[in-house]
Amino acid sequence: MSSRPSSSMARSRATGRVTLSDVAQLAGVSPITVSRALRGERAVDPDLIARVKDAALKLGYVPDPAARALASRHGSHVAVLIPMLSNALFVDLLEAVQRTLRPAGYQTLIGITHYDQGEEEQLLREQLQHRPAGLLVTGFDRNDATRALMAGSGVPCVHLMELSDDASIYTVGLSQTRAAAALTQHLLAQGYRRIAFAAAQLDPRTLQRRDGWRTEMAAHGLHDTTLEWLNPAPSSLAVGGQMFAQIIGQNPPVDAIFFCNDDLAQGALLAALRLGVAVPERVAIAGFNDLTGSDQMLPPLTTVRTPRADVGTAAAGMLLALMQGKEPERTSVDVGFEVIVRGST
Amino acid sequence: MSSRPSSSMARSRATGRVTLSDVAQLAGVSPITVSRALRGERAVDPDLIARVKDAALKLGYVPDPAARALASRHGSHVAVLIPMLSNALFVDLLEAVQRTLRPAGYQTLIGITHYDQGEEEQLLREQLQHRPAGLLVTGFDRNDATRALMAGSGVPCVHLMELSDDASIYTVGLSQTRAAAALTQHLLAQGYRRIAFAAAQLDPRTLQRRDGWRTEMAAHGLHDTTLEWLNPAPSSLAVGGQMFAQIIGQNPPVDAIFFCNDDLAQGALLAALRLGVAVPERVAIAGFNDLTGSDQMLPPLTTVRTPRADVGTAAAGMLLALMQGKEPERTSVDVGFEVIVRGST
DNA sequence: CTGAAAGCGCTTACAG
DNA sequence: CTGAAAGCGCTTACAG
Repeated sequence: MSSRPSSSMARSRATGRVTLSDVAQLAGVSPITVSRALRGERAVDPDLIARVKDAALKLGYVPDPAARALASRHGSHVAVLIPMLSNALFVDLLEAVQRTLRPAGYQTLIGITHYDQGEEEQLLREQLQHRPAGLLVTGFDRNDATRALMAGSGVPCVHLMELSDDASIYTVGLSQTRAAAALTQHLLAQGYRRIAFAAAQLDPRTLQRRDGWRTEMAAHGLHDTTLEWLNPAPSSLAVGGQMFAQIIGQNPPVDAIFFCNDDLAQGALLAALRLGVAVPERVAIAGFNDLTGSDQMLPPLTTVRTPRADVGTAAAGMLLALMQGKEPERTSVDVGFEVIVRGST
Repeated sequence: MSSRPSSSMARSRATGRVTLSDVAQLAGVSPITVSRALRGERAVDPDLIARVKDAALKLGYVPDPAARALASRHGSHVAVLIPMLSNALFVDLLEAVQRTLRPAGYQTLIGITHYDQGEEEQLLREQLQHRPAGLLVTGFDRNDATRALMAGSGVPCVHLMELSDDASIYTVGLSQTRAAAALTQHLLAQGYRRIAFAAAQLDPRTLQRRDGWRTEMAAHGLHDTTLEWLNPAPSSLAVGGQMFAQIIGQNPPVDAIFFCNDDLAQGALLAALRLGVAVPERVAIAGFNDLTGSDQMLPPLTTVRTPRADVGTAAAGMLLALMQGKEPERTSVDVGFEVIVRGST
């Protein structure tokens, strides 16, 4: 199909692929000019660009990512480090990231850290060997080795899900603390006083939510350490159910429970049905993140909507700018949050 | 840190990276020998292998994937095409795949098709430009262009989730038809007679389940097209709730509903609570896949457990063999299934 | 069992 | 604004 006029016949290792030289020959220019014209680099005559693009189209030329990576010293992919795909939050985030990055010609390489700093370090080490063009990582909490790898690599990086005052760090997210405080305020405004905070996994963002709840409770003179329920197990419906059963037995009784994630709260709601505990009459229940199904529960779950798709889109956009050597307008983008009041409170 | 003794000083484009030549120099052999020793290729003196490995370790040598890809004409990554990450089934599958592939030195490139053949074709086209070492695709249902791309690429490929008699196709999965038939048999054995089948998304595997249900019902003279509820919308708790409300209003009444996926069944269970419909007394409900939360429902959901982690592990293992040029023992691996009887039937 | 040569298909740096 | 030369760091063929 594609005649390869430039290569000799002897000892051919040709792949049958249409190369830059083929395009150059057809367009009557040098390979470098083709390279520059196609990448839209400065300083190429408009007429030549047109001729080159025409030739490329005619031959069906597609650049070889491996050759490009070897010569330019970075690949055409972005490495993304997230804690867990079983948390639907990160699935939504990832979708948005890919939707922005793919049209721009970047592949996405996903690494799952399982909330483990050692695994994160190991994954980053592997990813960096592949010389990604950019990096997306979750939050700021990681070990020094990982931090050093990131800094030493020189790869542009945007952080996900949190906010930072440090202008040397690029990040897109929301204030987990303020969001939790807002939800707590809602509960207080409804008249609840003994509001428990129940969390699993205990990752940094979960603890930030705890802080938001705690500060708000303390401000009203209602904080009490026996209201704090911290379970290091991974978050799930089942764990939420177990925690609910424990908390509901407490004396003096709590009148509301703020779960750090919707899956826990959904499990609690189901446990309440099972145990015959009236929600919100006997105890109000609230969650966080507004995950799938929360609006379907009985009663529907009050929660905080965190716009993770916006996080993905904005972070990918910011990274795109950085990879092009541009400076983004702002280093820290706040996507906000929204308290969603439903029947469970 | 790493002195680069082999490179000249002028016009250096060196990356500071430790290269094959550095290792060769330290070990006192040629670069080719280092390459062969490290990859474990045939015909290298054991003493040399030891010396080379030693030198590589000392220098902290890591092969450059881009250079390797360019020279060998295929990358060190595997492309995986799955329909959707919001279906927890595929999250579990992916985890298992990565757990097998990563230790073997392969990165995983994920493409999400959204159950769309055009998107799948487009994704595969992009993936193939990156010359993956292997390919993992979901099921057999795709357009001719995609099929041609796969065949023409020469990239080893294993199919996921289904079974095939065609010995030229590698696949790991289970019989969706038999699994659905088994669940239907369970319902029949419990005395249910008007058993509805309710499905969303309507992807190939869903329709295979429909066929299994239909055949079983027909064999008992109980099939009736009014029992078939097919909704092309994406599967979700909310859609399950809607479908339940429709089906429960039907006359003559159905006494059981087999939902093609657990999320629909969970939504139905919640809707039943909301509407005050007794499960399983008024109507039994069953799902498929045994997803997270199904055991937490009220009542707990009867379903079919599909061992998707086994699918991921076995498929990745088979692909690993193929990528090494070996022929796997079997071309079609059946991981089986298990009917899980809980309170909802 | 080992190696010198060539080449994979691009881009960087230097000139003009 | 354009190009000839060199090189990115490996592996594939071909010899011995």
